[in-house]
Amino acid sequence: MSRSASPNAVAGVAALIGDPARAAILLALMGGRALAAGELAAHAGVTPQTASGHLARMLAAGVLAQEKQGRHRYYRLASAEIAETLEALMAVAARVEPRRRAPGPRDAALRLARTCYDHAAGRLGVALAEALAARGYVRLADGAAAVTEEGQAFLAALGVEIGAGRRPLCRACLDWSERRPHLAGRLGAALLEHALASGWVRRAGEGRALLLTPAGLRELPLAFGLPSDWAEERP
Amino acid sequence: MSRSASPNAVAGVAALIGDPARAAILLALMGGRALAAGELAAHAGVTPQTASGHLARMLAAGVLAQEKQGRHRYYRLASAEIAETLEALMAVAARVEPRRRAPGPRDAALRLARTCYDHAAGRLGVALAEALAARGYVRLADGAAAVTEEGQAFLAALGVEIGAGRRPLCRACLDWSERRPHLAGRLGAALLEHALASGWVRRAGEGRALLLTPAGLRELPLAFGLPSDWAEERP
DNA sequence: GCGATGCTTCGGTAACGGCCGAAGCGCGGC
DNA sequence: GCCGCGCTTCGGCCGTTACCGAAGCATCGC
Repeated sequence: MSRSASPNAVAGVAALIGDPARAAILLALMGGRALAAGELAAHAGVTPQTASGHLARMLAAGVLAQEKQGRHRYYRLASAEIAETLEALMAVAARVEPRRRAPGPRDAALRLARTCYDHAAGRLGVALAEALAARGYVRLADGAAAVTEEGQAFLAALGVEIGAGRRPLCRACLDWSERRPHLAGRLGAALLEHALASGWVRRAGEGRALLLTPAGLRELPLAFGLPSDWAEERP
Repeated sequence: MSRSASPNAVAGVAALIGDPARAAILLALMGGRALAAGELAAHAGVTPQTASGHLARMLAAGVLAQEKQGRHRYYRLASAEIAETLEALMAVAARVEPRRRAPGPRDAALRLARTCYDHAAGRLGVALAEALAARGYVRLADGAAAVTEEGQAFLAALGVEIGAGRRPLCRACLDWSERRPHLAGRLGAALLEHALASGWVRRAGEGRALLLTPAGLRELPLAFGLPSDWAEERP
């Protein structure tokens, strides 16, 4: 009865994710951008009215947020916690399902670089985190607030603008494919935004994949001191 | 169709957690110990035969592991990933449900110290992680393998024996109540085991709560250099 | 051996929830 | 103003599944 973190609440959230159509919607929103109800219906493979019901439920539960714009309604994940939960579920699901050998080009691209809600993940995200830590600009050990003074100066010189807000400045988010941490929080979001603005990476379509541009391949290692083999696959 | 990390697999795992009875079972197993089928049925508030069905499904899905012992069958979480996913879901659920103000003594104890599957969490887990990082024994920035050489020596001198295995040596696991990272992985498990063996903490009943003993209150700060106010609640 | 205990399998019931067709709002365009 | 489009609400159908009672296997104690 006086259970600490009620099983029912956990079950409620999990059940919300536990429907194929809703899971497809949530995964589509992992790209970090808000999508219109109709697009999400197409992603999930259901009719608009069915999707509308799902969206209303997830909105009421606080899992999604809504933005009205003209006759469109755009939905996005309500918080970074939701995105983290989805990544954790993906890690379990990848282990659980035998994962028939089909690591197509799309999968390879995702392992190299992708968005995790609003920050960069994949080998790119991991390499950035490790390079910044190695140079003493970031200390993940401190937990929530972990950019050093040198890091502040470095990022400012680079032109990375970190927004204000309630969210933690810097957090470690465990990677689904790499199983090593990458940078999340406001810093993670700012780094992704800077990389996009600098033309180092581009979003590939509406999914989560990020495309590394020639400029990025050239300038990213210089800017952040990435090792020369950062883009290469590991065992 | 060729979606990267199939929505269906994610939905399948989430749906497994998304039933009140199964969620209760999984949360009961977050204590890290294996429990018998009958105990789990009682925890979930269902009859043994109903629980048996749930357990069989989760076993087949690879979410639970089973150990037969005489006429008892003990179940435990199959992997640390499952535990992480549950913690993430709890974080979301805590945000989502208005959380009526009832932080009873039990809740306070959980925030102070609890097990997270097989390692220590709560303020104790966070304080340990930060103290070890501050003294240069652990560097979370490196990701998976993050105990420094000094740390190896320190832990060996202390008598903490880190087991072998496939699991990462050291990982950061984000805390549900503190929202700061604590140590997981083989190191986290070894630290908890050492604290239990030293009589610094005791398991409270079958739940996840850990009781700090007088010896622990005295010796833990000395052994790990915890700050004097580590046990106090923060805003 | 025998009965008791712990767990599982089987069968039937009941309820929850996803799905779509049709109809109802709200906004934008001509 | 009218029509078209996007999204939502309503009503009914149907599949899935959680649940329990009863029976079937194992294992332990006597």
